[in-house]
Amino acid sequence: MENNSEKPVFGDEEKAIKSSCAGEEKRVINKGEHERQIKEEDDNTKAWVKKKDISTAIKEDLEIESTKAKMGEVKEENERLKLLLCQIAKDYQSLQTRFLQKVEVNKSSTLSAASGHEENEQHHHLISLSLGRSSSSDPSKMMKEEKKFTKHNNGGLELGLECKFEPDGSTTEPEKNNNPSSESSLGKTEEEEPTEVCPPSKILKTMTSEDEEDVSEPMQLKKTRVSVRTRCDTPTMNDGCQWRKYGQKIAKGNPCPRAYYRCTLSPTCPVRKQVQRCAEDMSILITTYEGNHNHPLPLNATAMASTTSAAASMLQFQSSQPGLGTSVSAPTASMSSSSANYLHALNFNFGQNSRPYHQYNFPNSSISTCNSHPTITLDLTAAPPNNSSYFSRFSNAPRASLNFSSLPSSSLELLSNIQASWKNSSHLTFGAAFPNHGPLAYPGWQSPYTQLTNQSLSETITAATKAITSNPSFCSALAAALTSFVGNGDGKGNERKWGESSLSMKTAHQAVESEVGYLGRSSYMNNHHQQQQNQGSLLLFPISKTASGHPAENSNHIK
DNA sequence: CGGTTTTGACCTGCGC
DNA sequence: GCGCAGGTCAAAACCG
Repeated sequence: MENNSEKPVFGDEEKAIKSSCAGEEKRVINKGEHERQIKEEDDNTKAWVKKKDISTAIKEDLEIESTKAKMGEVKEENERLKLLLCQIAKDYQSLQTRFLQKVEVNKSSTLSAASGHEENEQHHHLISLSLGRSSSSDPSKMMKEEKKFTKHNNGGLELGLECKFEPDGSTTEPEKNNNPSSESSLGKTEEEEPTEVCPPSKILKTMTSEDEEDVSEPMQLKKTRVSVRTRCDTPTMNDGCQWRKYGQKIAKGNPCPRAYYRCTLSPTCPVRKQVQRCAEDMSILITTYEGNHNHPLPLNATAMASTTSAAASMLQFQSSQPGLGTSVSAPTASMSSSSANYLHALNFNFGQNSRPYHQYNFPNSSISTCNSHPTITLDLTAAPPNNSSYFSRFSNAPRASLNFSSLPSSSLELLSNIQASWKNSSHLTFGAAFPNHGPLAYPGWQSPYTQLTNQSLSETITAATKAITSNPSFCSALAAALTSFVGNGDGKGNERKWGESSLSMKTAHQAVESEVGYLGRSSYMNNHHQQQQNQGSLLLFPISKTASGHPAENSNHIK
């Protein structure tokens, strides 16, 4: 089989070559034919190339044609858009003209109301037009509005919210809002807080100040209330604020008198609270807050303020929803995710990485908007539903739903991870205390953080600590919340409870401080001071990383 | 003495 | 319009 050359596997050309090898004479005879064949092949190749050129040219022509067609379509669309834009510009100019005329006409008498409405109307149009090419007769104004829009469109929903909560169309605050953090929420946008001491309290503006309680403001926003149910033996719950009692009434259906308090931290503070014992269970104290503080708050007052503000925001959202506005009474944990997201954006503006809000906010709460006093009730007395609530592990009453709603999503996720780690760590227990009421959700009281031998847990906590401590507002909120809750007692006796509280706080503090050292000692010591002033009994041990400051030792000491 | 609490009077909104 | 209930006022009392 080596003589493959004899096999007829070759083409004509090869055959010719083979035959040319047959002999001289044959070779001479076939030479001309061979040349002819080569020439033919050459011609064939040329023809093929020519054919190819033609087909390519045809293809290109087709492409050009289709491109031309597309361009034609685009041109047509462009023309349509131009026409649309012209129409919009015309509309805008006519509206502006009408507005200016109206303003001039109403200048003397009904200036404020009319201009408010018209300005508001104009704002809407300006914002709409800012989406397109500037066709305004006042380009600078357009640019200004466009800036407003872009600034506040980061959160997605803020534009709409802005419209919602500016019924009088008065000064839109967005340009004050240069803080890109979570404080750049709607509440912050609208609130005119003099300082930055209490970011959480800026979450919502409902009745921020007397001035802002304009008659044009919807009644619902004025009357928004947040009711907090807690187990408390003291006449009032220590929420960190200073209150002055200005009245007391026997309310119908409850033998216990209702006390009326107003905030005395600022003479103009519009915040009121009502305190009443539950008729069914005298150990339950119902504290109802109304309004938002218009002044800086003590650190230990921020927790309740932020909680009530966020709850009020939720309530306002519920009330603003078609179909939910008249009567809603349901556990907020079952809020629709859209509601949750809305609220989320409304309050905290976390960005797109957010988790569903309802997973960790306001367990055991209910909403009632059936009267002129829409009220959201945060029940801190009963166990939360056995769901993904953040502190669902804390099985012992009282139940305090610390509101971490001002956390960035990263922190929330990390906290969630911590909780998961806790669940997997059998030797961890929780023991911060409400005085007289046993353990409250807080890590590490019986097991100091030094026992966190589990590597992943340690890493998680490290990461969480960093995330937490990188957020000053969370630090203060957490510290305040803990201080507030822990300091909630009668200030007499029950030394052990106080010690537990202090210990727990210290442990937590150490856990944080040891990692980053941000949650400064001063915060707690300030709280300590304030708590002592308020109650005269809260004991906070000096924070120390030495052995003498070891939580376990303190634990023994107290016991 | 200044701030807070008490308490009866007064105001206001709502339903009938 | 009337009565009721919730809410506020303000003078007196109280307290540190």
